[in-house]
Amino acid sequence: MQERYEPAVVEAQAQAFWDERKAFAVTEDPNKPKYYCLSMFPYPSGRLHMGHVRNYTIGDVITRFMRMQGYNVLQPMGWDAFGLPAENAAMQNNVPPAKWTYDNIAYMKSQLKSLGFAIDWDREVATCDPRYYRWNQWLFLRMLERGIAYKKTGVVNWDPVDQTVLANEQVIDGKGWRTGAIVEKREIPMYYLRITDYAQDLLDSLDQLPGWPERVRTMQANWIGRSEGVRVSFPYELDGERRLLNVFTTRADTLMGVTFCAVAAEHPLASYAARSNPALAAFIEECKHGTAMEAELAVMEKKGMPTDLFVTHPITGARVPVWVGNYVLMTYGEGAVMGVPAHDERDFHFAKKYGLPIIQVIDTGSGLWALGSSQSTDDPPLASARSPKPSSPIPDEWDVAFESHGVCVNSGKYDGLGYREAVDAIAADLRASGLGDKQVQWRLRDWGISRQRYWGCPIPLIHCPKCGDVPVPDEDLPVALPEGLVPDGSGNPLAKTPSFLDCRCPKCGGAAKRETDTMDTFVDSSWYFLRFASANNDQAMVDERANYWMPVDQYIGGIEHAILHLLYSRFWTRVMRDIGLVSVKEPFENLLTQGMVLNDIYSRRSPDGRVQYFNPVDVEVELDSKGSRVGARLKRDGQPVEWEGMRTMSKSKNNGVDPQQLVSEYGADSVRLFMMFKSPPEDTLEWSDDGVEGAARFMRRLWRVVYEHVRAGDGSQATADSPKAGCAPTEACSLSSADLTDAQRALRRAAHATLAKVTDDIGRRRVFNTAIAAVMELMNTLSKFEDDSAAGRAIVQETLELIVQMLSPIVPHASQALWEALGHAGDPLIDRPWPKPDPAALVQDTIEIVVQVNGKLRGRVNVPAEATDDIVREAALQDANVQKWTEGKQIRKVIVVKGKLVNVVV
RNA sequence: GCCGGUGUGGCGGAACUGGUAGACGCGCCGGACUCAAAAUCCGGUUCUGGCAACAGAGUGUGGGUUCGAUUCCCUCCACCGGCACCA
Repeated sequence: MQERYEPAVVEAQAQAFWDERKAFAVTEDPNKPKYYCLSMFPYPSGRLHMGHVRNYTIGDVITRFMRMQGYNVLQPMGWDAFGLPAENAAMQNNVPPAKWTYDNIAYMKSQLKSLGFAIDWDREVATCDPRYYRWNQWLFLRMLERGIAYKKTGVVNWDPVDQTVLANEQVIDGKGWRTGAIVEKREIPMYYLRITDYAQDLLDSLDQLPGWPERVRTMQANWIGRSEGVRVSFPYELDGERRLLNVFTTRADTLMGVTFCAVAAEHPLASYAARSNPALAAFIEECKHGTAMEAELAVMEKKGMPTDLFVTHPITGARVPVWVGNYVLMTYGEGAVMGVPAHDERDFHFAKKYGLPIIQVIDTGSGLWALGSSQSTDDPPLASARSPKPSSPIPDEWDVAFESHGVCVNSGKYDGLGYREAVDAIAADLRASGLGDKQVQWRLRDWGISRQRYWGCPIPLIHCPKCGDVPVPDEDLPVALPEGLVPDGSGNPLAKTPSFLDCRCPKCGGAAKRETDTMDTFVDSSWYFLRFASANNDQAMVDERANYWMPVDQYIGGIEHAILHLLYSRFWTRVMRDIGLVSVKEPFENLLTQGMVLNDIYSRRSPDGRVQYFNPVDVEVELDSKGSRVGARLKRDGQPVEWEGMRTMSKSKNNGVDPQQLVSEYGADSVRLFMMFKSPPEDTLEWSDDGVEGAARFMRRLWRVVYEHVRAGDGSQATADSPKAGCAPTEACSLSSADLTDAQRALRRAAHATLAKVTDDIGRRRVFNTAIAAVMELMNTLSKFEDDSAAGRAIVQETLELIVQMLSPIVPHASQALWEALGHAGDPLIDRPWPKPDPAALVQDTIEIVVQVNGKLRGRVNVPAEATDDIVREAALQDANVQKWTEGKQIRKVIVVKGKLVNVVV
């Protein structure tokens, strides 16, 4: 054994050792319980960042732990390889996206290997590989056949200078990122997937995912956004024909308070009214400009304009004016709302601004301004009566709408009804007259998958002038993406490539054009976990092996994918199940969302207002005598820099840390140990160079302790007639407790208690920081143990073997080396079963009991482990310090908590 | 605005089921080794008072339940995340 710990050598050896054995290649074995551990696959951006390292280390720890638990564990890896960054890089460097992508994959793969992850590389997939994306195309055609995929026009961001569609992130302040031109909304035909057909099931099934974080389930539920209400139809006449204006409302109880209706700018009624009204047409144009992003709409001022159209109130028959309002969304509900200014804040502002009448139809409770507490309702109050100023109940003097539920007033036959009864009664009346009914409304919209981009999976359709849109026949799949093109930023290069574009119609054989749109990259990532389980099958998208491995037992990835990726995957898996391709509907049994990796941000503001950021490695932090941060200076010039707190590592803030440099400086094991030790996996991780240094220090210390133990004699000899690590309870342990000294027994107990804790922390709680802390504590205990007797050395041997085994999922390379040094040459530690604590070692003869007087700690007593409550009570009361506090006082009560404490109440 | 989460030493964090608050690590202070430094090792490190034994205070704020609360309940405050003219 080497005296010095040299991670580079140790890690190369361990990796070669595993490679030789193809240690991580797995096959479907019906005799073993399976475990599918999956980390979200990376986008091949160039190099790994710390978030990747953290993500994949967590997955690797679980993978290796479960393997030692006896599971047949699959941990695959692949590449989410299509996407916009490749096109941008291509433009910058004049290299085709394919080359850039494949080069990045090669480099990042070497990085993953250097970190020692237990990955089955035989199953590697890249989504830009035609052998992968042909199945996107194949399943898309199946969806088309079933009506799950369909075509309709959709709104996109259009750059009028480059004549190209922009992604949302390419629109900055409403302008194109390259041209600076004002971006327009434009309607073009696109393909959609009917995810809304699955909305109810996607929502309901969230309850059946107890292994998902509450947070993610809530986010998904909000995103799906189910809302129950009533569809109300307002009849009107147009060109002598009776028509209906439909609106959706959750407050049908306020229907009698309607004083106007408002429609979205894109609503057909708005377009109709604009034909004879140039001012209105101009207003509608104005509303259509700006981005398609909702976040920016949210801050716009409420504006509107009247049409000269009127509709009829479905119950009172009153004439109701129709307005166009910029606050009405065409994409939600019916694209139109009924305006009840008295009881809706937006309607209220709108009515105030344009002088529309306000009619109160809900009692505010006391007749005065109802604040949170005073409504009489059959439902919890909704909100927003915030004005503290009680004033007259006359709506004219309101300064905010009364939105809480309450009793109907001023509503004819509905007077006196509460929220629920009023909604029921009004819905029933509407149903009877054919002017409405109860309806469930979803926030979730169908998934538009068309992207007007080059570097993606081609949508397999052919546009024939005679036959229309014709699906590409299965036997012609894949529709291969030409890989040599370099986009120039103006439109999709596929549209300028005749060899791709021009084709024959599969139906009539005439000249036709291929669809040039490609699929959203979320399509690629919606089923890759199934492909890993059926890798290399040229004949089918998935096969029976998918049913062996699925569902994924543990999925690990960033919280940023809490909504879209996870929702799309759940949807896609359901579609595949409905088509009969797989048997599961929920793809991910347990989900772990790892926290972000943060680092300090240092900056300087120059007089002209420009901000310069400095990497933390170039900054010297100044501390006071207690170690508190008091300032920071740039090492180069000794001048102060500003500390801006900690944020996720990014290029723009210049606070990134390169994992590769750390691996070459400290070794993969130290980096892995630090990342697992610093914070629990779900929390953010604050980077610290000192912390990595500390992890490396621990590794060197562990190495040295094993080295010194081994050097003092053949370690395995010492165990010849002593307990083996984790000897089964039935197995006779040759060193019976009775023969050991107190110190020897204490160390054995500490070792086995630590094993029990570490097993629970990794296996059940999935917290690695406390597992590592427990092992460090055991190391501290071990350092204080000095005993050269045969029994002493045997126990040290046992303890070291346990430590090495417990750490092996986290620091696998060094663990393998140390395992060999401890007398197991050539024995792969990864194939060792996880040790079990020896119950005999855990037995204690005496235990320490804490004694409190009135809940305050006043002493400790040692009692036999099997002592009765009475004996413990007496021992506690005899304690000198306890007597001091109870002397002259009357003891009212003594509480004894078995094995833990005694509380004396005086 | 709605939904969810989090507040513990100088810092990251621990205390899992109501039972010794601050494990473990970083940093800092002191010591050993060294000509010296690095590395390593030993000791200390919540605050206040005390040489010490020890005592008092202490887990964002204010209250409550309990023999006992970081943990449960209520109030308020701060921060983080998600959603949002969603009708």
